[in-house]
Amino acid sequence: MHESTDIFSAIADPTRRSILEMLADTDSLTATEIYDRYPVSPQAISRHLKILREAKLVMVEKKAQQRIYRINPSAMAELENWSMGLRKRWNRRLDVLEQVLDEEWDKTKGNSESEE
Amino acid sequence: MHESTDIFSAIADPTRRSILEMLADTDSLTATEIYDRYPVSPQAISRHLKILREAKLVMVEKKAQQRIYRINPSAMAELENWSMGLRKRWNRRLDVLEQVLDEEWDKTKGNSESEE
DNA sequence: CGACTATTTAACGAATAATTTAATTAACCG
DNA sequence: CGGTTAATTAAATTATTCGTTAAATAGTCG
Repeated sequence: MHESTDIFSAIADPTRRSILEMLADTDSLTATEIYDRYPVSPQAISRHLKILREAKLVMVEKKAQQRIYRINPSAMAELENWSMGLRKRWNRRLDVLEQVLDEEWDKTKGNSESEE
Repeated sequence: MHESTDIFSAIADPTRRSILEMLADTDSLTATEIYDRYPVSPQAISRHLKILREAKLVMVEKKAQQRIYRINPSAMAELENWSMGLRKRWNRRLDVLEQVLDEEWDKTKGNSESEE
């Protein structure tokens, strides 16, 4: 049973974010091409790639001994939705507040048609 | 000198995300109101709140001994922008690729006006 | 097959993060 | 002031994460 890392923990690490940014600008990269761009050991990067894979933030294609990595834009969208969702809920909340204030205003005018 | 936690590490923790979600639906909450909703000690939550504060994800207002917490929607936008930016770069990359293919197509037709 | 290439997994130490209990700060109220 | 309430910081502990070196897997090529 493969343990899946959540998307939020995955992007918490700056190296992993950097890999994602790199992949956003490059069609695809093999593991070694990624290794070469970082001062840490290939093994360390391999672990980062595993975490990104588990979070579905990247996808892999096998080609001979090589692993070709590609970003997964739909997973990026998921992250975007979380933050957007919070903002929207916050805004809706403000709308509701506004409505309540409007209703209060109506009541002071003796014009109360509002239902529970 | 106050150390500032980055937004990505801040939202990596599920308890902190939960607090943010709570605050997105509620105008504001005092520290104790937040404490009461979690099984961990108030001190643990207090530390989480500190991290959210440092990441500017929440804002605090003092009222007597109480600290009133509110979400900061503009900080949420920052996160949104990061993921959106990556998606856009990925899409732009696809556009560029398309353009290159178009140019190649032109060349095969002997119509090469493109500069390096 | 045996050597080589690409990449991952394993084992382990060091650094960092989360949680707990204890102590501290700060504002209120009689 | 002295006691109480609200919240934070400090110290200690445990858990998790990150990086390293060493070993393993898997595919290629002569």
